[in-house]
Amino acid sequence: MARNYDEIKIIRLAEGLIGKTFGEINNYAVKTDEYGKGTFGHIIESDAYDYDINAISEPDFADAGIELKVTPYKMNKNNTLSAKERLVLNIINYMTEYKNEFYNSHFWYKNKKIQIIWYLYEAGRKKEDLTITHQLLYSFPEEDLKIIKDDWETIINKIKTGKAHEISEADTMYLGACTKGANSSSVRKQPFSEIMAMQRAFCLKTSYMTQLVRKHIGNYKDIEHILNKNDNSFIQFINNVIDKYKGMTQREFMKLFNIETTPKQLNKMIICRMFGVNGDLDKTDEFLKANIKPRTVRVESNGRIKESMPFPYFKFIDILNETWKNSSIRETLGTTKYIFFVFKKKKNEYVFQGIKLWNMPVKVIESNVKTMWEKTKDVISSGNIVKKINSDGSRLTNFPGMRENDVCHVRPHAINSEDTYDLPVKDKLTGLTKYTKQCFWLNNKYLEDILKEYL
DNA sequence: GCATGATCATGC
DNA sequence: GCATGATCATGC
Repeated sequence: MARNYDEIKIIRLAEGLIGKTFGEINNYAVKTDEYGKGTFGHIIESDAYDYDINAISEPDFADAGIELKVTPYKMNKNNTLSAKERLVLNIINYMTEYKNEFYNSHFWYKNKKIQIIWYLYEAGRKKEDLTITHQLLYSFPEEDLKIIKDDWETIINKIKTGKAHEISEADTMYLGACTKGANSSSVRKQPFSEIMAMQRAFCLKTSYMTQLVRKHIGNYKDIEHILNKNDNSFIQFINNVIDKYKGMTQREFMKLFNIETTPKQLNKMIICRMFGVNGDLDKTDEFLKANIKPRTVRVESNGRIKESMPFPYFKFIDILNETWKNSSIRETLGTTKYIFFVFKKKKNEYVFQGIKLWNMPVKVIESNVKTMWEKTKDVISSGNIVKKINSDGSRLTNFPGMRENDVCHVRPHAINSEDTYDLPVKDKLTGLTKYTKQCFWLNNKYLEDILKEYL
């Protein structure tokens, strides 16, 4: 570990790295193929700061109480910036961390101040040619720290209730618990259950890091905030808003919020107004950082939810290029929290009932979702898309349907049937080389199961 | 009534 | 023009 570094010296060194490539920083002749995960950090640690690579549990600069992190960001096609990855922090010691309070936790000891060094990731470029562009000595803003503290407690509670093996990164808002280890056999003991749990580390979610990148590096537009300084917790804030509006009908909302039209997404407009947001609720600072997706759900008067719910759609080619482990749907469901706003029909009017914060349990992702994804990949790669052409011209496909999976299925999601993506393998029955855009859907029955207290 | 195909509407 | 949330339409 590095001694004799004070804050000023650390920042000076960090500033000195800006504009340099990893190749330039590295004094040793490290060959490209030796660059692996974590290697960038190691090069910075060992060369720029001249100290030994360590996996010791003190902060990297123990005297100054500063942890060093090297992390990539990327430019998107639409010219916005995003973090390329979550920022992985210390490994969670299930056997000891639960004994602590937040402010004497190992997490806080190690990460209360982080010297972040950002480099621009560019696909296809040699790793030693990637350039460091920005640095920031980061301490958590007070309003974020409240949420991070809640997140830490959520994770600790799972350990205390013997559920360390059920932790998901989507359980929490900003501070996540991501898997860490070579593979799924990297497991550890937990104190209140015999079941071995996946090794996990605290992390700042990709969504949180993306907002930090946008604020610090660029493209930051004024983003709306919903929390006030005196709000104590995210959940409490949301619950206060919900309590205020529970039981109101659509008509009452329209009057209250001066909504004059009744568009398809009326309920969505209503929930944005509830939070006093002009734009979209999911584009607010807090929702973006926590990767929370608001969704409205209509429950019919008979207690049924008629409609299934779409996820972002996929490109056929992308699915073929993925493995399950690095698939976009696994990543999305593993990191996204949903907040369902339930409207139930009573006497011909939809009445706001309340919300449910939800994320998909890891077990379900690794069973039902995996099965669906595998079948989808199989259908695409074999070119067996169309099963039958109906008399009205519509086409029945072999994509996994609702009948065969209790959780999710694949269905069209497009402007119309002419709205297509390229097929990597042409369809055997029709010879088509492109097909109507499809996406993954949550079954309406599964939604009913999630929201059963509202039916 | 359900499963599946198809489409609408908005915002960036 | 496209991504995305939301909903409609219809045949069995």
